[in-house]
Amino acid sequence: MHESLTIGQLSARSGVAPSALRYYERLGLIRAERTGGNQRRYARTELRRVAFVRISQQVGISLEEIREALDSLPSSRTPTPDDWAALSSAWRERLDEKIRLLGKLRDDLDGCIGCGCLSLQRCKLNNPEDSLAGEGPGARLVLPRADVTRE
Amino acid sequence: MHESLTIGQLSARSGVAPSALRYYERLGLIRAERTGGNQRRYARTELRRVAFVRISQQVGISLEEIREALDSLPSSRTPTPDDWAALSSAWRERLDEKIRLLGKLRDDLDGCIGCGCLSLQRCKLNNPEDSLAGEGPGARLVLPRADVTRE
DNA sequence: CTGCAAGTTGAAGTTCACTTCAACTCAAGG
DNA sequence: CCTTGAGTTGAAGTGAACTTCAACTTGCAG
Repeated sequence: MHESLTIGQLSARSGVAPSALRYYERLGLIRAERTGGNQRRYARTELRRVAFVRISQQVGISLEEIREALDSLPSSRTPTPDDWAALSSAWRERLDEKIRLLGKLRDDLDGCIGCGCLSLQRCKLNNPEDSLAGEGPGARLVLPRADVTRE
Repeated sequence: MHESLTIGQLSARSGVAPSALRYYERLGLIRAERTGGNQRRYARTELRRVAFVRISQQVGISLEEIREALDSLPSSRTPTPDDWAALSSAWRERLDEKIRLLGKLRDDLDGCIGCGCLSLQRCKLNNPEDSLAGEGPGARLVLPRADVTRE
């Protein structure tokens, strides 16, 4: 009971329900060994993967995208700190983008908006990469690219 | 065609599908006047509300929470910059929390993890408010509070 | 070896955030 | 007046992220 964790233990330690952990496994986000009696046993490194999943999720990244990121970790051996660092640099851009978006929203709320201009789309927000027509949850309609900047 | 926008115009300018705009209205996120023929006409300030919704959404905040935030804006008159600033300070804490979470994930990925320790739960991440047992999408099971810090 | 909490599976149910559809009405140009 | 594109509604469908349920098996403490 030191080398590997049962699903209940991983659940307690990560704060993620057992049903969710099984679901994550089906999606390929985490992996587990099996005992002779077919029960899951998790390596302690899976705890880190779960934490990565939950934090990423909380900032609006889908499980599918998280899976893609985690796929960059080696599957044959236990990921080393270097492996995680590599994932990190790929992920960093994504996170920086989110941080930028958040900072912009926050600053514009008591900055740009305070200046009296009419729309969030104007001022600092009117540069091209700020398109709001990006990702969102749910089914999606492909729109002919929004006219976000005019008037 | 200068004072108010049709749903098609608001859709084009915000990058949000008409069906989504109607959905937002049902949830009380945006409001519209009606013409004699029962068509929606949006004040130009609704553009700002839509932008607020989309950005907030993209960083993982639910429409329900966004609605609560928007409810702090006055419904009787057009929101002034001051009204938005008030909303902002309430929202700021939320955004700061998200930004902190993101920064932590990013830094830990090529910092703490690089140091060789075993789990994201340790090092800088082991203080109480960092509980991962927070919000996520989908139905939810109330767990008996995760043991996130030990071992 | 017995009991029982904890684990297993597959199928079905739930919530959120939408979209799609059908059937219909409105608005503006020619 | 007629057409046509844009708008209206309610109901049903979709995909993501889970949970719940039923029926069953494992693993460990006594």
